Amino acid sequence: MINITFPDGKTEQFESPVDGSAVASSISEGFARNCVAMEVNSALVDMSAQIREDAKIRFITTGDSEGLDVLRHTAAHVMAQAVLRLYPDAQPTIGPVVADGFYYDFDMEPVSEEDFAKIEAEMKKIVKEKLPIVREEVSKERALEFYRDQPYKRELIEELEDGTISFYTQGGFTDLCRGPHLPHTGFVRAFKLLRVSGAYWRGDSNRPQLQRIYGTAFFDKKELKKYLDFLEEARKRDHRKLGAALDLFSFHDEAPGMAFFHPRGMDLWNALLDYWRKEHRAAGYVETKTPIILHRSLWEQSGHWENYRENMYTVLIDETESAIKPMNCPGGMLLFKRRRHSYRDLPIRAAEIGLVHRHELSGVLSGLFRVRAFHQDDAHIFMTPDMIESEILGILQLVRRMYSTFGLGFHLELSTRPEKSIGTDEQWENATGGLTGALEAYGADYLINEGDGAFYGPKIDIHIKDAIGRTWQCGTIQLDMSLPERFDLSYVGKDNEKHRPVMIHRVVYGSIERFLGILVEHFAGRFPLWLAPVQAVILPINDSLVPFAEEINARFFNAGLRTCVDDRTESLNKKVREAQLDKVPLILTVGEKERSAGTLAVRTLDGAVRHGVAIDTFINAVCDNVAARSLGMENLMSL
RNA sequence: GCCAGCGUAGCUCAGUUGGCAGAGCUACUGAUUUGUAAUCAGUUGGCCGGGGGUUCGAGUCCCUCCGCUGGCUCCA
Repeated sequence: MINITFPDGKTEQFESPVDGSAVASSISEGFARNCVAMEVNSALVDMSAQIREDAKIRFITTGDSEGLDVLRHTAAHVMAQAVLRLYPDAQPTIGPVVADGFYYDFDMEPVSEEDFAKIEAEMKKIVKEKLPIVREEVSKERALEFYRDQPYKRELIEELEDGTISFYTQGGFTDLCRGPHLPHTGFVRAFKLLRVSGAYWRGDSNRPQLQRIYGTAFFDKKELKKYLDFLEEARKRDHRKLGAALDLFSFHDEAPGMAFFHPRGMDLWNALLDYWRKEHRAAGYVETKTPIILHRSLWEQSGHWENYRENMYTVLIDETESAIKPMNCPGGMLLFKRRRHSYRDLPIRAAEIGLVHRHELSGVLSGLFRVRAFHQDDAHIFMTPDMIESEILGILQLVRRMYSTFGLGFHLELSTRPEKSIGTDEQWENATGGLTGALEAYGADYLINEGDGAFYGPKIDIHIKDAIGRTWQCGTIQLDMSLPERFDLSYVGKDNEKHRPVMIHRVVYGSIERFLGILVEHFAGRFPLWLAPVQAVILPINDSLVPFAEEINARFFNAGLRTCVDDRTESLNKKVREAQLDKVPLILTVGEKERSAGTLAVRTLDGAVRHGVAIDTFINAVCDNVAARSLGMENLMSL
């Protein structure tokens, strides 16, 4: 007899050996049907695994996140089986679970999305067949023999220890796999193939390119639909589509990966930077600006020529080689060095909206998210070592204040010393200690990415979460122990001796282009008033009311607001429709009633109209809303 | 850069087995003077992404270049 302990602490006795299904059935048959795997002494295994001695067991059901991973892994196998039925010459390689689904890589003829219907139909058959999924432990020798004609699988097996190798078989399909898997294929009811792509074997561009087929799966068709709806919502918010529709920016073949900003896009840009400058001045920053073309010698001194050359654009001027800056720091170094500094000057917080160019691979360019030219809201902070903690804390507080203005949540990740790095143990301890000290003082939870820091110092990355739950890394705080050395930076201490300052690079928006794109998607183009390129459009009901509309427009203009009059001789319906499509937050109609009463009819994007709003009161309220950089328009709704 | 898909009017798209380039919106002109999501009529608008080839004939087939889209980190 063996004792099995459940998560609630209860213990049951069973005849040894017993498998998971039998144990689950002893609780209830209904429960057992929802069990997809189990955790035995903290190892995830199949329901069919035999238990031979006392153990702690936790069942994984269709409701657990581990269960979803198991399902998706099995879905990958079902897809592989379907692909092999349809393309007998395809060689399966690997098929892992990823964040929102799964993929499987095959060495096979190219497939396209048009083939999905066929593959999905075959998958449905396999699901309907409810094939039992059977695990088998095999020797390395047998595994290699089984895959004698499949070099990819053989390569994987070669790297495994004998005695730890397992196969999973469902119907006629057997795959090398660690597992665990669902008891049978019938669980894979709600799935969808999403896209195909080329992917290099083991991510190495020198090795063969495989066909990667992505899909996703859920236990429940409703969950699948929810996910597909989310993809659709993201598609609707696509900043490239909205950017064109709202006339914010465009791209042209003559400058791939470099955005052209339109007047409305610049209104948005300037609103973002006005706010940025206000916060940075308040936080004790000074603003600087450095050239974008600098001599090769500077890049050699900074180390970029050696380490970042392939991403840099170069240019020959008067027979001197120069590079267009991919980063602002070397220029910032020159500014720091232009005179001697006392410890009394520190910290120096030198910000720069720096235009940088980076030669990204043509295939990775994507709207404003991945470009070849962009502006960083950079800053270099020079300080004494004992200021690290308070300076980092200051940045974290600045970041929190600024992101919350946009209604963006965020989380922090600390990256520590990588294997290849410069600097002494003591320097790293001091630097990393400063960062963790600041994080503790800041008081929020953070993740640690061990060994993920830059070679020149540890960093904190700030990941924001947008309105539909996607995360983006924007802000970063990087401590740099390399550049102060390379540029021999110093300040004079209390002791009248030269000392090496500590330097950090940091950004809040990151790339202003990219941040703007994220905001377009976050707000779905419906910007809060303070950001909206056109804050209000005034619609005269007929031509005779145009002068009155112009008069009101002038009052908005004098109050510092961005408004315009739609004086075309079009129907009111059409003007309203177009203003709605332009996502202008306030649509103000004026007719005879408004002229005689000195009021406005205020329509908001939800379609609601409030009549008889007094003009002066309204303008004041709009100004208040903009000055407060409110996310909503509550103060206007109560007028 | 590599793989796959795509590129037709300013925008959204149609265009059959290769046989005279189309629609709606936009813009422009005229009429209409409009009370909260498209008033009506007319007129413009095209090197079918660029170049080369096959063919009596190419938007359509082939080659090549450019650009765009999805991927190329997640490890049996």
